[in-house]
Amino acid sequence: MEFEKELRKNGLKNTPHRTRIMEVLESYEVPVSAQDIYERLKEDKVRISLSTVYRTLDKLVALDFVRKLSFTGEDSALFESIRKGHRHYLVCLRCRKKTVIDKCPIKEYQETLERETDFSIEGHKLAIYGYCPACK
Amino acid sequence: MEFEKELRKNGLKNTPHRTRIMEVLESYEVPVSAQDIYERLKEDKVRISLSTVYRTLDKLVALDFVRKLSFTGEDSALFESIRKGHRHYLVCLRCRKKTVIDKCPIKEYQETLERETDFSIEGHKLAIYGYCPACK
DNA sequence: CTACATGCAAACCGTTTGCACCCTA
DNA sequence: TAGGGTGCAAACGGTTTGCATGTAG
Repeated sequence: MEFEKELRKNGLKNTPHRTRIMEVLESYEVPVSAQDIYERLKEDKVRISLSTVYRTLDKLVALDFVRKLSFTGEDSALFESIRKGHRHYLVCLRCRKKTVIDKCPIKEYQETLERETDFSIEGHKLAIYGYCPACK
Repeated sequence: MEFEKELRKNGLKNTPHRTRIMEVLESYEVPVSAQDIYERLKEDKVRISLSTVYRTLDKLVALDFVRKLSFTGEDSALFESIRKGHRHYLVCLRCRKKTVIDKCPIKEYQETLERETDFSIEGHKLAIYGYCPACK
């Protein structure tokens, strides 16, 4: 398994907690907070502490299994599995609901920018804000 | 003066502190933190507290004189004057230096999205990350 | 059996808030 | 002179960390 192998390669251990956290991340269609993951695991009767969730997320982000996001108006960081692919969100400023934007409007521009600026570009963060049909 | 008038219209007072904070924001070419503003004012021998800086920034953001930004890897929020115009930044992941991107690659897409989704779109946040010529 | 992983509680740190006093309009 | 503004210190809340113990390899 890719996940297990990647952990080993970095001197990390493949513990039940790590697998569970990855599973929770993949079970959600939208980004979730460390707290969300913690509560979800509690419901599933998993004995875990919030700090383990944070420590695990740090590692999953470093290994590039997970992406860390932050949104205006959201008080905590949110996380999602990289396996969801490259995505951006349209966020309702009132109800906070997030809608996936499948097309990335930056991709080409980013390549142009790399040619024009001498930077080596690694990526970008984009979120679009507005009011959803129900809230506007 | 536009600034003074806008404050009054919202039942706010035009104090020396508020003017100073606006001036500091306009004197920087890149976004700055509340702490940066506080320290800059201290250097200028202004007697002010950090909480006043935060409270003022909140109000300036609400009145749309100031934009609040957050960047990956930056531990605190950054602020810039709206008068700088609509901009995005190319951020070096190593030295943290920010380079202004004058062209907005989202504008047209945002209009398309508004037509396609039934959302009323208010704006967007974009930052591009990479390594600058000196750091890469 | 050794190094990494974890739980717990405390520390951290950017930001917010309560309150008494100050100052603008 | 009334109501917003400010300084100070304490509170807040998400996140991190120290330490003793547990467990994967």
